[in-house]
Amino acid sequence: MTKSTAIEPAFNRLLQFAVEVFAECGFREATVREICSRANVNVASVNYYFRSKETLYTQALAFAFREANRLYPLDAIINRGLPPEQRLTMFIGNFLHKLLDDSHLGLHSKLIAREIADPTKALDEIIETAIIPQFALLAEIIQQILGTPTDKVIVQRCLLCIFGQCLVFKHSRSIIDRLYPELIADDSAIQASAEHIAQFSIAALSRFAKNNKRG
Amino acid sequence: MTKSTAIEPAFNRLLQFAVEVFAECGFREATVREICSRANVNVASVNYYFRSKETLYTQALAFAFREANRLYPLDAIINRGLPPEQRLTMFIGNFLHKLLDDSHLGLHSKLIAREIADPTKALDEIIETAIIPQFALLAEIIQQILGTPTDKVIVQRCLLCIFGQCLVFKHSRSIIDRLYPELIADDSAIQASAEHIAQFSIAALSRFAKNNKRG
DNA sequence: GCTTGTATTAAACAGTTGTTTGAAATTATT
DNA sequence: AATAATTTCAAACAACTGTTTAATACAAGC
Repeated sequence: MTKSTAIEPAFNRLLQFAVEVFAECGFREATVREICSRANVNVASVNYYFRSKETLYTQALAFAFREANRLYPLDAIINRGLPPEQRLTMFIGNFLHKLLDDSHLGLHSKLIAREIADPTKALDEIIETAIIPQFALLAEIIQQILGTPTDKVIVQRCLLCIFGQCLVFKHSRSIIDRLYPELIADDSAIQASAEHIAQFSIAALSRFAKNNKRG
Repeated sequence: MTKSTAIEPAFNRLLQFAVEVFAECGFREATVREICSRANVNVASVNYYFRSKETLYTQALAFAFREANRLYPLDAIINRGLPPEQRLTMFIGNFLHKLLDDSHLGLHSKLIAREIADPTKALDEIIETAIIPQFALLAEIIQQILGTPTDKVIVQRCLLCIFGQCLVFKHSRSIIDRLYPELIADDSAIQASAEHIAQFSIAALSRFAKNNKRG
């Protein structure tokens, strides 16, 4: 044991700090040397354990998703026994906390948001394994609120509306920090923002539901 | 005249292709050599005309905003004579077309979206000169729909909801392209998406307006 | 026609990048 | 204890980066 920090093996430490640095800097601007420096391992370790910077990135991304689902599981929301409005509120709260939890997941979700905004080859697998299931769950809830089977395109547009209202807190974080910092000041503020999005969306959806019955 | 493409002077060509390359690659991944190659000028020209890569980026960003406002002016929406619902619909349509117009502005808005998602030093000036005025206009329209003077925080949250519903089409373009390409297939599809966001938002806002009167 | 100031060029610079190397250290196996 | 396999290391590599240089080409002014 040559390193004082070597409680975790080098492989795991690399993965962990890769998430950190890739999230802060993006794939290209992140340097192998910076990751290794923080992980307290030699520069050559990346190529020894991961073959290349690119596969390290891919594995870091997968790791980030695993952590996100571990810390913020969707289990409770999948329960179809609950009223759909409550499930939607829970879904949005879960999503927003996932996005804005700086203490645990901030870096993970930032890494993911980065990949969505500026995709690499790794995106396709992520869409398959992580995004499609989440979208399916949200689509099911929306369909339930809208009532009688609705045009698929309308469900998709509503889904994007809700998705966008949450994601803006991550993607436009720089603007919110400067103009409306009180909206995300602490956990209770985030919770209030989440509830606002839920109320906003439920109000819109139930209006659509009415039109749906009439038409 | 040593260059065949030198209808525009070198300075302007640099600015134009800087927008293109910075939008495609981001600030760091974009190379001065690539910009100069496309602009058909010598590598040294960037430092000759702009002192550094960084000031070229700043100027390219300002140029992108000027072009966006030139091609999609907000003039008609500022008119306070129109009903606020109509103004909101126009605002959203304007914004979404700005974001998704691949033929003219796609690169400009991508550059701007990039700067928001991953800010450099240039962001602060952009917020002052471009974002705050646009937010003020949208806030005014929202306030008008909500009726009797509303809590400022609620207006801000509604503003972010609408902003986010539009911006998701840019930031999550990679996902939409793969999962729901028909939503942005052509101009009429974009228009339909814009109208959906407007209806969704107006439905939510008018529900809030009711609660506002009662409370 | 000469001078002055601007524009353009090829070449080089100094720094950083991901990756490779081959030896040394460590651990596991017999 | 001796051998084999794995892990770690400092050093170097080749490629690429933004920037500078100093020489050249060009136009305008007198």
